[in-house]
Amino acid sequence: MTDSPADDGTAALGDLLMRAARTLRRRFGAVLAPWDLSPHQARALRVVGSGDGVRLSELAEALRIAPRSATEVADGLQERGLVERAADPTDRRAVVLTATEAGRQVQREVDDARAADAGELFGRLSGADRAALARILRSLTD
Amino acid sequence: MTDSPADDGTAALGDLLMRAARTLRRRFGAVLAPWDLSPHQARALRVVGSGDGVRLSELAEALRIAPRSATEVADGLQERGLVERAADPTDRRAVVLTATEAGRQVQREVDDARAADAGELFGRLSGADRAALARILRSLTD
DNA sequence: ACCACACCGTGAGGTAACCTCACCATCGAT
DNA sequence: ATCGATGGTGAGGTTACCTCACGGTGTGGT
Repeated sequence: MTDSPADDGTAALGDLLMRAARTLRRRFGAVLAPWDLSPHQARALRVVGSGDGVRLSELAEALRIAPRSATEVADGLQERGLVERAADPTDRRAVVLTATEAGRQVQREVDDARAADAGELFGRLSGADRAALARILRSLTD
Repeated sequence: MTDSPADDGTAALGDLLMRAARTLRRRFGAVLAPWDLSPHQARALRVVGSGDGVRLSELAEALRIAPRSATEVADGLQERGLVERAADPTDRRAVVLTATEAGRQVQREVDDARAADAGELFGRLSGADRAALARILRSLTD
């Protein structure tokens, strides 16, 4: 079992990390179901709600998708009345997105639900383990 | 910073975990590029290569996709000559997948490349941290 | 002042990876 | 022998991306 020169259990660590992330993603998706939002839409709403007056190109960059795709995400959010498009006063080419009151409300609710779910999932860890996990994960992504 | 009743850093932990998983997934995808395999195909090849004579329904379950979708994954692998379909001798309805010699070869190479990449990523952790990470992640997914 | 050029968002059209539904062959229990 | 359940797949749809092309707008060089 231990014949490869680099076999120190790191490959299994990758599997474990992926598995944990999948668990988290599935739970997050379930948490989002009552609002009929996709994870991506929730993330976009969060970006729009935190920054004030977010350009489509900025949204694309934050979501790591092509600018053209950001248009579609914005469309979906706008159809639900969660964000609004407005002309950028400083650049007539650009469009800025702002969260509507409903959008801010939904974002707050989703944030709370997500925090509650994360609390439930990570609550089974000891405080020391939570701290260790945070430190280790941070060092992995610099 | 600490105003919500459940604010023990668990929400941030979720973000960190997702972020680390995304890093890992991106690296994994890059590692797979030389073979022109999608992560899903690599996973399927692994399943077929480890078990011997894997039914499509078993593959679907292992990959957590619908049976119909397993057919397509198998098609892709078969087109590349990495797996073969054969009739199940014990059930004439069923089709079993077996890895070809080329498939086993590719699987070995991919496994090695992935292990090397995981070693590089997780190698920056101390042995104690690796052990702690493994233990904590395991306790998260039962 | 002009103009070439870069950049913004979006219409058009394409792709990959899923899905459900319907179908036929086969199995297993009655 | 029959009949409901199961295994794989054809047909067709959805979603979430992508690239390419285009019109409107800012900007730096001459």
